[in-house]
Amino acid sequence: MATEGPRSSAPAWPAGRIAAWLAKQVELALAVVELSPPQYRLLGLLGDGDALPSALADRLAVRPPTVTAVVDGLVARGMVERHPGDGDRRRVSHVLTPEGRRVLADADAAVDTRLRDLTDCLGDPELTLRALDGLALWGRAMGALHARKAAAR
Amino acid sequence: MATEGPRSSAPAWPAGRIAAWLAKQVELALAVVELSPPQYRLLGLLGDGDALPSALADRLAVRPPTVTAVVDGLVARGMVERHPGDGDRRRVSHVLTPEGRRVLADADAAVDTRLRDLTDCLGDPELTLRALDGLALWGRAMGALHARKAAAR
DNA sequence: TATTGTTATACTCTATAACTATA
DNA sequence: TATAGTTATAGAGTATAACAATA
Repeated sequence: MATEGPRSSAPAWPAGRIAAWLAKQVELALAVVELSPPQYRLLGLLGDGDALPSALADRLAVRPPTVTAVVDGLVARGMVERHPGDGDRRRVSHVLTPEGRRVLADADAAVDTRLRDLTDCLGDPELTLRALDGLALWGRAMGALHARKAAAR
Repeated sequence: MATEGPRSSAPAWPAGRIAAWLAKQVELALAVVELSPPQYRLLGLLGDGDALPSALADRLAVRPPTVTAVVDGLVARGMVERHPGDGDRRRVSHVLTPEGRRVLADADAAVDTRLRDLTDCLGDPELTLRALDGLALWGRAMGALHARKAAAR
């Protein structure tokens, strides 16, 4: 790899358009496992342990009623269960069912596969690695942003 | 840059979850200019010259009625105009108005700004460059995929 | 008869506003 | 009175099926 060379060819499109297009690719991959992006994001958070609607709304960057609506759909499909909170009885806890965990894993695999197929279009394993490395860095940025917001609280 | 070093730290999340989260960030940035991701994708294609609904549906990976619905909204807001096709009178041509071109530019800027803010969370210009380089590569993959599909036709 | 695009209809995600239950 | 979550309602994006107009 030429460390001093240009990072990549001229950016034919603004970063936003690329990200918006990538979002559609994810959506198409999720359709294969019959999951919408909001459902996938919610299952992912539950898989990581979050549970309270207010926390979910904050992490998902949506309003509380939206959490209710998305959870309704997942409950109806047996992927999530609502449980009454222990202490404060206004609160509701959400848990992933085994079915929900299975679908989440299927979704991860489906999207990963599609993204691999896309990087294969680059026709160069070196470029594939750089694309995946870049995506992982966006994940790190996500983690850093979350940590920063948690600290500000 | 250490060319032999690990590409990045351990991928805490599957690639799909990162991409899905990134999609939400784009959505939030677009909300500032009161545009939805589908509207942004459509404006972007029109800015690049596409015009026929059938071609738009193909490029956007949606069904024809969806194109009609999204264009309806953009026409109502004065960003796009429909014109009768020249030869085949079943066809309809779409053009970006000056207002549409302005909003598209605003959207590009808004998303770019937000993405920059995110990479700044990485706290290292080197990592920021690698993240943006990676995103540009996904754009190249998009171009390669499109070219492949066009060739298969 | 085949094709292009739209209309009709339904479902999900999203929001704001109003409501219920609890604290 | 304040807070957690849901219900009510509305608008956008999406799909399938049916339709109109044109070829």
